[in-house]
Amino acid sequence: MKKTIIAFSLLIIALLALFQLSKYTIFIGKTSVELITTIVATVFLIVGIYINKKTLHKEKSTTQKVDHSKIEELQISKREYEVLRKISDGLSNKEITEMLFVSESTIKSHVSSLLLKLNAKRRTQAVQKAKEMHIID
Amino acid sequence: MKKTIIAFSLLIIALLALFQLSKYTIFIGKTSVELITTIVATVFLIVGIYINKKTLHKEKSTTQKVDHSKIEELQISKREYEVLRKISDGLSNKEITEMLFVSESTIKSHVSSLLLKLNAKRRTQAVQKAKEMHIID
DNA sequence: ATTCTACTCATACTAAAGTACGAATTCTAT
DNA sequence: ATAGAATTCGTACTTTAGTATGAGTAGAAT
Repeated sequence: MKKTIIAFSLLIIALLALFQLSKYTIFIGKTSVELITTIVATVFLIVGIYINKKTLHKEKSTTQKVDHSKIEELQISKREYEVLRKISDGLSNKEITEMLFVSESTIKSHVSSLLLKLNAKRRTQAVQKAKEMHIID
Repeated sequence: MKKTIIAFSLLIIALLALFQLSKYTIFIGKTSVELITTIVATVFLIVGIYINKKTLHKEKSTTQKVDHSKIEELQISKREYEVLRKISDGLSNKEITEMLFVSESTIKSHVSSLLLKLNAKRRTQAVQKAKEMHIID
């Protein structure tokens, strides 16, 4: 919001500056009008691109972040969350076992409680729901 | 790609048109220079915003849009792709069965060939890889 | 016409995933 | 210190998932 205001302010200043410039150069020669037009065009083209880039970038970043409050709300523990992320990476229980140095029954416990907390029937559904809730990306 | 070329072409045409306009109005009066500058500025500002919106939307959407060429490259058929999307929604084979009105063995066939084509060991990994390749969103 | 591909289905099997107990240990906060 | 939550593990069991193999059918392409 603030940046767009600054951008527009700079825009108005640039406009006024160009008016002054055009008034000055008009006495020198008629050919310089083309030059002014080119400058004005390129400057405002760049300004236009800049404004749009700033505003769109904000939208982009907010839609990808993890919602930590939702994780707390569902009472998903640290370990469970680790497991959830591994599942989302497409790993099997055995593979997760090797990465977290615990037995398979432990992973199964975590998975089962995750399915309960996420209200899912399968690990694939758990991943889908977790992504929908922005718990994982 | 095509749209940006068209946009730049229109931009050049607009530039030339404004040059002609400036040459004509210069004989009428000196005050019209300000008007021309304003027109040029606003037009190119809008053009700048437009170009950026299109290019950014493409970046944004390419990260979300499906890469059909990749699907062809991997030789994933229509039916297989349907199954892949259902898997990504977290559905079980039985649930997919009910949605596509085929037997479970058919779904299993599709899943198996999908795992081969996506070089995955599990359905969860297939989903992860498919998302990475932008085959699904 | 027939070759090729996609889609379909079945059976039998192995492997993974998930459930349902119960229980020990560690960590944390009061 | 101790209650409570988190983490860990085990066993026995049921349910899905996935593999292997073979085969029938319909549609598109040559």
